[in-house]
Amino acid sequence: MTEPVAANDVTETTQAATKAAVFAAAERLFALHGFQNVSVRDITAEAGVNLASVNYHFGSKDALLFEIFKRRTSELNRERARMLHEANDRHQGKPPVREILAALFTPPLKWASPDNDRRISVQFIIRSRSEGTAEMRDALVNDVSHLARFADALIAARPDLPREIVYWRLHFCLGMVHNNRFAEFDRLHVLSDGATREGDTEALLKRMLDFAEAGFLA
Amino acid sequence: MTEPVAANDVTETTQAATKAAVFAAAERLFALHGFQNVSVRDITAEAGVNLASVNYHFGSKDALLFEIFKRRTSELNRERARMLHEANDRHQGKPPVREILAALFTPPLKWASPDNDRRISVQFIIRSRSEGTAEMRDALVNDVSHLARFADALIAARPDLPREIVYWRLHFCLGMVHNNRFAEFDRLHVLSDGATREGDTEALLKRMLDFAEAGFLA
DNA sequence: GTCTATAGATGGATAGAC
DNA sequence: GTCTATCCATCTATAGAC
Repeated sequence: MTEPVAANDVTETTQAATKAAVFAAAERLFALHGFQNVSVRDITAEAGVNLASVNYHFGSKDALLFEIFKRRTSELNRERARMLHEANDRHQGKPPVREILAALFTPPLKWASPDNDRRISVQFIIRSRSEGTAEMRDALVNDVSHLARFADALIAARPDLPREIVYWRLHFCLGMVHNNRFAEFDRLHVLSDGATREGDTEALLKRMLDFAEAGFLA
Repeated sequence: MTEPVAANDVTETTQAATKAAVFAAAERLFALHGFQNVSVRDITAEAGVNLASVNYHFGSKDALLFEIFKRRTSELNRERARMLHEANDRHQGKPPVREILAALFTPPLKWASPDNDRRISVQFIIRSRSEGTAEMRDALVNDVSHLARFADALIAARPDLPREIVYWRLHFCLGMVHNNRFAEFDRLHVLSDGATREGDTEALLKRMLDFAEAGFLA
């Protein structure tokens, strides 16, 4: 507060840059190698900053993990909600199943494109479902408000189906999305002897929608 | 070899019991808390055996992990192969899609029933897909022979579809199975406000088959 | 074979100098 | 604020007594 403005700006910029470098390095290493397999030393080495930076800027390793988790999931939820909202606008508040599912599938698929710099964020989010801390698991299990909007839209699109059937099918669709991990793509590539190419995001989205839409209309 | 037979029997029985206790405790703790979150100390304490037992009977913590992984995946693959074989017999070597998928879904679902003592094994297997060691991941990615039989059967059942479409749809079905984790069931339970009950294995199997069969016939 | 004691390595976190 | 040095907890693995 007593420092000159210019000095403050420089300091804050340096701070922000260090914090951002730690954030990016941690997300990348966590996504690639798993939460427990990455140490604070690995992160600070990758980021080219001091060992104490993690504790200074984030408080602890777990707090850093949770901050990445919060930011990425909230960005993903916001983009999905935006697409659902647009689908609502296009169809007088009652979009068909395929457009609801497109709002669910498209954001993580676009992010996971080989040329997208959010590719690593998707892997981080997927990994957090199985390897997250108790705090993260609690947030995942209990914060379902964004999913509730999708469930409500699907129920409105298929009022003839019992509600619990719709919930189960939404669960199946989420399973399709969560299975899009590097290792699973690799396995599919081996199994199909190279016939499946993960890189074509548009084609994969269409295939997922064809499959899930048909499953919903059963 | 120089010991009396009776003494040998007793020794071997004790040994086998200790080894089995370690195996069971490790599988249970790994499945519930994750591989990296369980120490050798946790395992031996849970099993009520000595700390050195893990290294004596299995060589190392990772070797123990891999032995559990090998046994459970091979048991699962065998049961799936048996069901696929029976479906082949019932349909002159060309079973319909639904029966192929039933052979894929039924074993893990039956195991995961609340009253089945293999319930924990399914969670272990699912967890090994994301948290496994490099050795386990390598085995998962490269050992696809059992899956190839399912892929071939599906291709034969839908010769009109391009092969890569069938591979992708098989990938989607596997995603449905791998999403059957405790935390995901809990989340679905919260989302549906109690309308979904995980316990009814037969009903869940039917729901999965309805969804996936429709997706395959799209 | 079983068990105790401990080696040897690594991790998260922090005090204190600058 | 940054960085070094270090504390202290925890882990796997093993040597050696019994």
